[in-house]
Formats: sequence, C-alpha cells, structure tokens
Amino acid sequence: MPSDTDAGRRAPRRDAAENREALLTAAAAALAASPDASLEAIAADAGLSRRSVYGHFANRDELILALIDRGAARFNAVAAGVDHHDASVALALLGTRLWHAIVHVRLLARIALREPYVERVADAVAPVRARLGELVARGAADGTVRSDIRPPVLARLIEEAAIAVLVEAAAHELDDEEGRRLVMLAVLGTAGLSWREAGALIAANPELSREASE
Amino acid sequence: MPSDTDAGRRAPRRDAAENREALLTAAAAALAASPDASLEAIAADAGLSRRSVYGHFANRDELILALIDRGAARFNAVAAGVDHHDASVALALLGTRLWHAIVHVRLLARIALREPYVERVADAVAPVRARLGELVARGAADGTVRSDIRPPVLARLIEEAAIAVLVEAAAHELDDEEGRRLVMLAVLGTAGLSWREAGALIAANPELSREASE
DNA sequence: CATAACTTGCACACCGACGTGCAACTTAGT
DNA sequence: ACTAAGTTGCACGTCGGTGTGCAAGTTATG
Repeated sequence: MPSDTDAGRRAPRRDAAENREALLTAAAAALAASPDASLEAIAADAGLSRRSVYGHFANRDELILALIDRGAARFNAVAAGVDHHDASVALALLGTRLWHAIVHVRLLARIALREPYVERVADAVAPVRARLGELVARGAADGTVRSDIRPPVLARLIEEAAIAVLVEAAAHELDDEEGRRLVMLAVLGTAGLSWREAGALIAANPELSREASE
Repeated sequence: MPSDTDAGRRAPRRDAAENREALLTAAAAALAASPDASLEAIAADAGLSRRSVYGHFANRDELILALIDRGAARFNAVAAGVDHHDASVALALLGTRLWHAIVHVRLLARIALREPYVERVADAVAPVRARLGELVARGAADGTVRSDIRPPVLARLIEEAAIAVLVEAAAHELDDEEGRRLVMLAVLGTAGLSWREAGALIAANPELSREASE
C-alpha cells in the first residue's frame, strides 16, 4: 500500500526511474558538449524517443532545471565537508574535491552561460560560493592568503581559475593525478602563493595527496 | 577614376562603409552579450533593417567570420609589440595590453564557445598563443616562471586566467586602474610568483604602470 | 495473466530565425 | 538634376526545434 490517496493505482515501474536517470545523464553529456543540444539528440543518447521525454519532464526547461539542481546538490555536498585550520590548505582541498566532481562543474559552467539559466545556477551554487568566500576572507585575515585583492573579488578569481583548469582538463585528457595537482596549483597560485610555497604546502599536507578514495 | 576594370561603375557610397562598420560594432556588442543574438536584433542595434544586412554580408556566418578576423587582428597587433628580457615582466605587459583590448577578447571568448567557430577562432588567434607560448617557455628555462607545470599547459592556464579576469571585469565594472592591476596579478600568480613578488615586480617596472596611453 | 505503466511513431500546429525576390523609396555623388 | 548605390518593407519558402493528441505497441509487476 504505497499511500492512502492513490488507492487503486499501481506503483510506478522501476525501469521508468532508470530511464529518467538515463535521460539526465545523457542530457548532462550532451549539454556539456553543446549547451543547445536538441531533445531529439538527448533522447537518442539515452536510448529513448523524443516523444517519451515528455513522459518524464513537462518540457525542455524542466529537464534542464532538474539537471541544475542535481549537479548543484552534488557540488555543494562536496564543498560542505571541506575545512582546515590553514585556509590555503582548505582551498587546495576544495580544489581536489572539485576535481572529483568535474563532470558536474563543467556542466553547470556551460549551462550558466545561457541567458535564462544564469540566475538559477547562481542560486543553486550559492552554498559553495559562500564557503569559498569564508575561506578566502579567513585566509586574508590571518595572512595565509594574499591581501592585495579584495576578498570577494579574489574569491571570484579563484573560482574562475579552478573552473578554467577543469574545463581545460576535458580537452587534453589528464589523468587523475595530474588533474588534481593542477587544480590545486592554480587555486594556490591565484591565492597568492609562489609555486615553491604551493609545492611545499602540498608536500606538507598528505591529506591533499591521498584523496584517491571514491 | 577608381580603376580600369569597373569602367562605367560609380564609386560606392561612403555611408555604406559606415553602415557596415555600425553593423560590425552592433554585432560585437550583441554577440558578446548573447552569442546567438538574431540578425533582427543586431540590425536594429545598428539602426538598419534586417533586410539590408544582406547588402553587406552574404549571410549570418560571414558577418561573424568578419567579426572574428577583425577582433583577432586587433588582438594580435596588441601582442606583437610585447617583449622584455624578463619573461615574467613580458607576461604582465601582455596582460595590461590585453586589458585595453578587453572588448575584443571577450567577444572572441564568447564566440569560440559555439561549435562551428571554435576552430576558426583558434586559427585567428594563433599568433598571440604562439607569443605566449614563447614567453612561457623562455621563462621556464631561465627560472623566472614556474617549472612545475609543463610549459604548454601553463600557457593555456595563464591564458584562461587572464580571460577569466577580463570576463569577470565586465560584470562588476572595474576602473581601468584596477582592471589592469588584476589582470597582471592573475597572470603572475598563475605563472608562479607569490603575491609579494608580483607586487614588487610591478613596482620595479614602471612601464607596467604607465600604460595609460591609448 | 491481466493490466496499468510506459514507450513509440506519426501527425499536426506553432514558433523563431534565416535567406531571397521584388518594387518603391531615399540619398550620396557627379 | 540625374542616377546608381543603398535602404526598406513585405511576402514567401525553408528549416529545425518544441509541445501535443492519439492509437498501437511492449513490458514490468501485482
């Protein structure tokens, strides 16, 4: 008895949920490649017909919104567990975590370029941004991060630098090892550390290296 | 007598050339804002009707290609005159020059996102990329630039970092002063200098500060 | 195995944008 | 003032994509 209200109704089929997932996955891939991929293309990728997309989503827009929320959730979850008394280490750590979520990051970055969704993505991603802002502010205050750029601006620059690496990584396929290292170096460099300092910091904090899990 | 071949033909009207310019300018603005602005919108911006666009360009594509070539020309010209025995200074200098060409940079960056034009933009911009590559390689060799990232990759990262600042600058309008400073700091930070080193380098090289001309 | 849940294919209307032909108009140059 | 260069508006066909209705299938599940 699934519920009181839908008495006579049968439970939804399990494979429907799977197809919905397949659609989201296909859409993520297609939209990351080209932000205005057609429903036709997406459905085909998911192994469905265009017609049956409408059995899962009211329209194109709802599909994309679902995608945004899904990506952002993953994204924010990743950022939530990041902390360290040294702000620069925390930033590097955030970088490596982002590397694991690279697919989501790239997708959101692409979607956010299209006019109607900019705001929506910004809202969905607000938590990560907030966290990043905190870390930068703290670092600027205690001297672990540069203080020649206003913290809010610096936070944006670090964000952009990280995204740039992640996007770049897609073109020339880097292995996990190098990708994570690059994100950290880009973040730390933008944060004001010299490349030797950044290297030393990574070497001194093994938790930055052994993130092979997951 | 304009030429021998077009004997009976009258010289083209001067205002036609002006309108062509107006179209390009309007298109640059419109496409930078939204990379799939309609010809209708562009023409209106330029004070013309959609119909007469076809008097200047065979089709939408040719308009965009003209735009790419025009932007890239400006862009490459800017990069050509950049050099300095210290590679990191040269990079910073390139940064400030790019700041002056910010409009073109942003436009090309946007257009390059659209599938059919990626390659074309890459070709058009090849000279700047080449120059950047040289500088990075030289800097890595003589120790003025970080050597923990392969030079070709580092060149891409620096490029992305600079573009990120330029794009970011559009949102929150920065004055000339701060914009140029930010581009330089982002470039130098990515190149491996600490923020204090970057500050010192800028202070020590007045040509990086007095670029108010043009 | 009965049946609701789901998928499919096709038809259709709709929309925005592109590109073109043409006739009438306005305007710069000589 | 004559005239070619340039602009305009409108009509038209085309194309690709969206969203919907419906009838006929297929398949998971109770």
